[in-house]
Amino acid sequence: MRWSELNQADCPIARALSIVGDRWTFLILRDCFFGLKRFEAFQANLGLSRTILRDRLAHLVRAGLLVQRPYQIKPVRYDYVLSAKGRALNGVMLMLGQWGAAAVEGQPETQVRHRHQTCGEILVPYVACTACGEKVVEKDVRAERRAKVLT
Amino acid sequence: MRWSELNQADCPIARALSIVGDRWTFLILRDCFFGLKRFEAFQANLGLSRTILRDRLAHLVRAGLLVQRPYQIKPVRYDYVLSAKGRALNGVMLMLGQWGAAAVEGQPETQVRHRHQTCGEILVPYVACTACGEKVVEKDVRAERRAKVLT
DNA sequence: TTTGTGAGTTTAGTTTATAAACTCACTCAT
DNA sequence: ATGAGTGAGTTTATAAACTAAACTCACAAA
Repeated sequence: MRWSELNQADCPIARALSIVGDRWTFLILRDCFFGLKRFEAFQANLGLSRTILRDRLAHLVRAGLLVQRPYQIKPVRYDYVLSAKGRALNGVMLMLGQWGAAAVEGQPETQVRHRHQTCGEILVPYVACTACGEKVVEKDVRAERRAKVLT
Repeated sequence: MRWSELNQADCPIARALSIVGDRWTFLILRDCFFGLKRFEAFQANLGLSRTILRDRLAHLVRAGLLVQRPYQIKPVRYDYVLSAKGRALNGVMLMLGQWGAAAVEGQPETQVRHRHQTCGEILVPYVACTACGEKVVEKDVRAERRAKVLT
């Protein structure tokens, strides 16, 4: 499995990673959720090389997660904002943050929290099942391959 | 921000990515959730170089997401199984798969599904708020930095 | 004795990422 | 209109990461 073929995988996780699975893309998207829009802002905040930032932004635009919007003409300057497809990653972000706060040991506590506006509380996210509404725990999940099921 | 400093970030997402944010680690973990345990199995399934696989497995063991268990002696051979910390990534996996199935266009449909054993239905996962139990949508989430709130 | 298994290592070569300086097309203050 | 500033993007030399393929080591089984 080469990285260039990963988008053809029949596993949805592999597909997702073909877009957001490299070292910087997810952090760029996090910054987008945080409200950053401009090249210089990403570069200053993340400290990645400009070359890579340029590549990753172009990639995210091609993949349809970010949209370029001109905020000035002469010269044309674009900012990068999340599309609906990009915003759909919100759940992944929340769960990843939830996990990350707990998973890294030997460091001071993290300082970023999320507040759920509808109830006013600090957001502690969990994954639930659309069909039954129950909290999903790992032991209750079984992966299935369609082909096997249909044969 | 260097990758080596990312685990010190005060953002929980950055912390998470310091462990699972590179090109292969997440795919290795996906295979673990799928039930793979052995070096050769990962290598055959993912097709990554053995050198990198070795590095990533060692990294995951050091980070406490995988546990090495000897499955034979003479010579000692280990398999790699998810720890509680590793299994805690299940929610991220599910949400990422959910997103990935929809996000990549121009390819045949993905063939991997998850079934929720407790209700028997195909699992369509969503993120909910522990405090109010409601489904969380992006516009209702606000990031906060603790320092700012406390000042 | 030979063949096989399985995790891991080595090596040489390719690909990808980095840092820092530079370009280009402007704006704005003097 | 001159000179400093802004902001996205490019170039280039260098460094780090990754790959493929062959090899090692310790055994088991035929």
